[in-house]
Amino acid sequence: MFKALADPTRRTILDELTERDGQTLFELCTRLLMKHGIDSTRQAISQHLEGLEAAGLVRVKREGRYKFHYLDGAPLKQITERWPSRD
Amino acid sequence: MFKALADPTRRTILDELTERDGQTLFELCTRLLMKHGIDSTRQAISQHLEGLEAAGLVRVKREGRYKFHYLDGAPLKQITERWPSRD
DNA sequence: TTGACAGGCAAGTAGTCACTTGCCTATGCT
DNA sequence: AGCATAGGCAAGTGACTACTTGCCTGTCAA
Repeated sequence: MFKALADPTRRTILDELTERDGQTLFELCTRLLMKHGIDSTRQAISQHLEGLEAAGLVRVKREGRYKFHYLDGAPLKQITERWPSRD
Repeated sequence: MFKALADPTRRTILDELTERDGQTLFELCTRLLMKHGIDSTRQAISQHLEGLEAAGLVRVKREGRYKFHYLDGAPLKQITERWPSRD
């Protein structure tokens, strides 16, 4: 999961899903290009989504020929739990 | 900072500093070897500490020929703030 | 059924990263 | 002064990773 967060493009994908959950691959591609200037191939984004899915940060729902991607921020909690700030 | 968290050794260093704050380089080296079986060179650990320091996760205090390393978990908070879980 | 659309598989490549090796600086003890 | 200790600098290497290219599969509408 930490490796998944290491890449700026993947973090931007999470940002996009935060703003608009349940996007498809093509939808993400166009929005990443339009709003964030990320000019990557569809396969690149697809591979990033695979990584995010493997990290448990993105959940997927198939419907016909569409595949919707949903953000799951739950795994992020273990970060602040692992290294609690002594205030 | 996310890249700093991507490496298992660096995360273990943070664990070590969580358990015992203010360790020196050599102290960290021996404890990483003893308790976690991390058999890396001093330079490797030193470079990891540089990365953690650059990420703002570790603060440093020099005293004579010793250099003490302190954990700073504050930057971690922006993670859960950036992608809040909609419960 | 044919073509357009959404997505997947797999190999190759360039760049990055972790780690080592070798040498150097600085502080403290005797 | 002399030596051991604590740490730093820098170049080289092997592995990993992000990205591309090319082709293939599955779904829906006309």
